[in-house]
Amino acid sequence: MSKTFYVTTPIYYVNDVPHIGHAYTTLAADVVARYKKMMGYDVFFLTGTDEHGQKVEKAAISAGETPLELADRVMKRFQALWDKLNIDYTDFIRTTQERHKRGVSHIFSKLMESGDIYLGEYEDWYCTPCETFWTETQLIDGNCPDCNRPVEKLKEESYFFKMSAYQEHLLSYIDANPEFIQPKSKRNEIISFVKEGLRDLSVSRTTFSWGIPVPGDNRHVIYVWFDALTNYINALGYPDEASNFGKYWPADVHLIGKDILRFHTVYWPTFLMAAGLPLPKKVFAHGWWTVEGQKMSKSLQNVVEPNMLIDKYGVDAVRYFLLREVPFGLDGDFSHAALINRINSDLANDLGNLLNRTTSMIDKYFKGVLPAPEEVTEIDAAYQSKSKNLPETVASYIDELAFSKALQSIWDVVSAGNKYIDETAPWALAKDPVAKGRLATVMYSLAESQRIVYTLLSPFMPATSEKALVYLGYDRECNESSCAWGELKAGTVITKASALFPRIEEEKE
RNA sequence: CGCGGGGUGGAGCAGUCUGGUAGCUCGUCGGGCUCAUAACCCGAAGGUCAUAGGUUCAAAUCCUAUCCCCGCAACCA
Repeated sequence: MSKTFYVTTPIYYVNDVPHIGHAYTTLAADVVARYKKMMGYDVFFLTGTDEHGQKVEKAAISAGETPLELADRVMKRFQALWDKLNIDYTDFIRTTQERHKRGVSHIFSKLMESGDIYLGEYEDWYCTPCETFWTETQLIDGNCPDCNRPVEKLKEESYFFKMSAYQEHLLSYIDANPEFIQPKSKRNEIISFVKEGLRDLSVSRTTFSWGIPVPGDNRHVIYVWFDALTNYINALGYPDEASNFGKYWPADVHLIGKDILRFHTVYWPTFLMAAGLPLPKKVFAHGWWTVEGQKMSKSLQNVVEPNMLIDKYGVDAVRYFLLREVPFGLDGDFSHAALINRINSDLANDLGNLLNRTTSMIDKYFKGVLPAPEEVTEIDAAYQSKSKNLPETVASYIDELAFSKALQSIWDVVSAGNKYIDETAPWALAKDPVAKGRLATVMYSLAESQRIVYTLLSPFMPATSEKALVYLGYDRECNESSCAWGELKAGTVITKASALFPRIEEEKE
């Protein structure tokens, strides 16, 4: 009966250790999930790991362990990072779990029965030393792009998915649902890609064995993307309609990196169409992070390790930075200087300092007890109405997944608070006994505005918000109604805040 | 002629779809204030909006050409 919301991250490949890119997607999902929860939705937030495939198999062999041992080890690193990043996921799926394998086999069999998956063969260039197939376009001067040795044409038996049959259907779906692929530029990219023509997709492999076997044909394992993508329904209990699958599917949004857009907006929807299942409502592809202006890569050894960042700067500063610095959907650059700058100017100077000024004045002028507001002048009303309008603004930006704009709009109110203090000059009011009522109105407005600010900020910076709300005497769980003006009652005990975000002094280069 | 994104004051970006005083953040400089984490508030300087043409009363915004940077090009998060 209650409104549901289903948000996912990709399942991360265990061949790679967690880096800032993984953290980014997961964080975005966490913020949406927390926000929707606060607004009364029944939220299901899924993340997990992709554990099959040739790369994992190879990496395990060279590390002298089984693929599952490797997966167990790396999977724990992801989970540990999510704990540290304060990620509040509902479920964590691993593609090696029974519930997942059961779902994959089921949908694969179903498509075999309907004729959407058939046995065929394809021809490609094979590099024997590397044991890898390459397409014509991948070859460099006709040689293997990895080892530069000659390749030979080889035929391989494979199961194919009739993706070509769903081309028009997919196009009309994209056309009828402008919100389906976001951001818009990516939508256009996919449309032109699909219009160029979809080929049938090879959905099985025989060159390695670490995967889910094709039902009834153990020589083949199911292609990793067919395997991986279905995690989104398997985690809910597919094919059982009475499970969470019936309750939460279709997903409200799949959050992904732009690199895997095609898998999520072409392959996945056509698989679902073939299976007769509804398509996800939205797929949002965010951009890439460069690091200090350079592409992040293992060979450059500049991969940003999120654990280190959190240790150094604090979890909420990192959460804030990632979502504030770059519009979601565009590429951005990570640098320590930019992060320190955000911490100092936005978090310390603007946000934290405002709380400090406010609580310290209430402490000094009203002995730490929040006074009741009296007559509201024009200047108070202007400040109050900015605060009152904020929840609606933030709501619409979060619906668009425009995190940086949501944060900006919150900061508009923070800045208005700092300006409000300057304009009302409470220190002058405090010297005049007649102005006591005026001072009360100002103090109340400041405290209440910030209570709303921290409420709306809580999905972004849960720990900081909680701390700030305790200082403001609002030690309660936030929900939709806590966004309303006037929730903070006169007589509430306000505690003088200590610095939420100490300034970071510029390290010399 | 492979596809896409981008080139806007010192730095990073918005604005371009739906032409009409070029905006934001940071930095710099000057002033104000003292409640506060030397933080806050106000003001100023600084831009031929990559280049060259064109359409228009009017172009960062539309059209054409050129230059430069960055991704992707099917099984790779």
